[in-house]
Amino acid sequence: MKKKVTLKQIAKELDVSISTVSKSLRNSLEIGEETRLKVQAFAKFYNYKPNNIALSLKNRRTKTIGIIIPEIVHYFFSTVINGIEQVANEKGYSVIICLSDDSFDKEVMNMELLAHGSTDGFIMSLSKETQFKKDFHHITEVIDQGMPVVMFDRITDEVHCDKVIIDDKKAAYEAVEYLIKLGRKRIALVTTVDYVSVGKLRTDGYTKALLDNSIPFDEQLIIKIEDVDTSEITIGKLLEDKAIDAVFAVNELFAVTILKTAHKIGLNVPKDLAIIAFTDGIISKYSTPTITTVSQSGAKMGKKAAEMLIQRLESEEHDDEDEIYKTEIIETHLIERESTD
Amino acid sequence: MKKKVTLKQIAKELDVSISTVSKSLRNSLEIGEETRLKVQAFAKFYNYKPNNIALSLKNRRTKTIGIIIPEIVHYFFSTVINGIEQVANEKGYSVIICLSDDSFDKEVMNMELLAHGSTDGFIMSLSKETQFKKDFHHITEVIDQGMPVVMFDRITDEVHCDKVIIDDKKAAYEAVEYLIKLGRKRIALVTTVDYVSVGKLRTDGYTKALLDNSIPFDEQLIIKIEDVDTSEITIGKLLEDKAIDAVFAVNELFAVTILKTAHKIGLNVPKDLAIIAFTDGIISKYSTPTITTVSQSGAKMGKKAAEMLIQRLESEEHDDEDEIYKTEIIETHLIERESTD
DNA sequence: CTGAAAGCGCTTACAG
DNA sequence: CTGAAAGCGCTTACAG
Repeated sequence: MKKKVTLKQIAKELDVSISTVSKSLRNSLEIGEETRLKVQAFAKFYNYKPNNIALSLKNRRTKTIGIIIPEIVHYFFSTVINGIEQVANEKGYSVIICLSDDSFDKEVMNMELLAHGSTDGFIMSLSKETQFKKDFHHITEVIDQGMPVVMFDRITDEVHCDKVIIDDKKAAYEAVEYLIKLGRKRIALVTTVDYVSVGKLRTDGYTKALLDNSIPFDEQLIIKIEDVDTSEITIGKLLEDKAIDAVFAVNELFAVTILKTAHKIGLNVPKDLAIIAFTDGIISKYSTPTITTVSQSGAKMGKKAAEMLIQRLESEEHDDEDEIYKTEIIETHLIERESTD
Repeated sequence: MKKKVTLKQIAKELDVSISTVSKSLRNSLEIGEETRLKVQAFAKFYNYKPNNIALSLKNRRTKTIGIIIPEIVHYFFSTVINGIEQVANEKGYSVIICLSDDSFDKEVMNMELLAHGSTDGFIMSLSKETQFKKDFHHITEVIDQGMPVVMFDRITDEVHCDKVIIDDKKAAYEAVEYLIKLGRKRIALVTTVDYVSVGKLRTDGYTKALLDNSIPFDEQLIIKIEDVDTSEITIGKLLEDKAIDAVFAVNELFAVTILKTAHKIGLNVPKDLAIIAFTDGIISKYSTPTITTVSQSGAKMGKKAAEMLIQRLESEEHDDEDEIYKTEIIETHLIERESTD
């Protein structure tokens, strides 16, 4: 077991001072060429690499980004992480990931843990419980301490920081309008509980699309699902009793559940029932029939969020305190597949 | 902007020494009760939390686990991370995640980056390229330096460390035997290129099951896929020309592609063609028909790996140098769904 | 051209 | 009961 070598050891071995070693390795011209090369050769031989922790302490920056998301086993969030990781890596940052499991307490705990030295800033998407409680003290606190935060997807207006979202309302509007253009009249909405910010916005888009096209709005056609696994009955009732000819589902898990239920009942998709899902994921692409979706590029959101965060991180160095926060809107578009004709 | 408060500041404010503050906060009995309570109250008021980085440097342990995996947008790997994160959290560890993108160079770079102070140990699954090159110097180096490594799923015999796997050969054997019991005679295998360790083992299991049941082995029934997206033609040929009645696919993406191709050709699944996939993921559960799979619990693997790593981390503290590495085998079982009758 | 000193934020063995 | 000192591994302004 050969432990990692430190500056101190090199200095001792070569009988020079630690400062000299440090400077030589940083190629300082202060140091004579002979010494410099000698030190560099030695360091290379022993595969010296500076200790990140020591550097972090010294520089007061860790070059790591904290990511706090509700779930990782979720295609959308994985792609976001992918996007973040990609630009972070390019710019020499690492990412440290914490999951809130949609729990407020876990979100707070994780945030506090990371805020104390572990990361330079945060990229996060709010947990359901946080959105429900509307308690954001942990986030404002971190911002107050001078750490930048970028929120994406599940955000709140109550915190001032950079944000990356899609235009949920508009995207939902377009999806529903697309169904209307196909001649569908009785369009149901299958969505989440209301306090999830994006759920709310998508509902607004749905409603507006109906109104603008003078399709009667029927509250009974909106169903809110708390847990997919127990939703089959509710969905079954919707399909059987309400004589609907299209569904707009707020995520693809809902959509595929509707698809399978329709199948059982004997409805043909898309003939009897057209389906559009929000969030283009792996399920929609591989289900039978494949499902038309609103693409919501997680990778793009992640990249954008990382860029915004790093930009703020690096500009802060110049003590550039502009408190003008931006909200970036990522374009969505419809991916037409077999579940609509 | 109120910066985080440090021991030094508290000391100054309260006109005591830094040592006294530190000891008070750690509830040392060395310090008089009055001082102790005063310091604690003050610290609480200013929401003092020790700086993780400083602690890491001092203690020479970071309490974080480095995870290096090929891909995050992959149900199996997400569930593994979930499992790791869960036990890590319980035991007070954070996780820092790096993706290799199945590239050798990225794997090496990430490992070196993290090895220099950022983590106490690693949990990893090898990139394809690493398995192909059989170059593991970056891993042995880290181990030589005294950092424990736990490998899972895509492992190698050439590195001595703790490992968590499933019995790929046995699981494949059982899956194929299940098909045979159903009366299937011409069973194809759709697998990955050979250097992926698990692919090789699953092929072995497939072959053995055939032999043991005196089913003629036909090399033409094995196809190796490099890239799913361009595999439809190869799969189409297999289905049309080879008169097969069952397929064992080495992952669910292959399986669902087969399923869709069969559909197009007009084959009924499971009547004309039975399908079993390795790795139980979200696609198998939601496809139509649903796909029978070999469960390979990523969550369990992750949990186990984290337990093993942390156990080694904590026992090292007692300088307990037992070089007896273990390989844990996680049980698999068949989840019967609609793609087999 | 080289090195001693201070400092990042903490802990702890040792004096007093 | 309290504090000065050393040290974790580094960098850098300052002496010489």
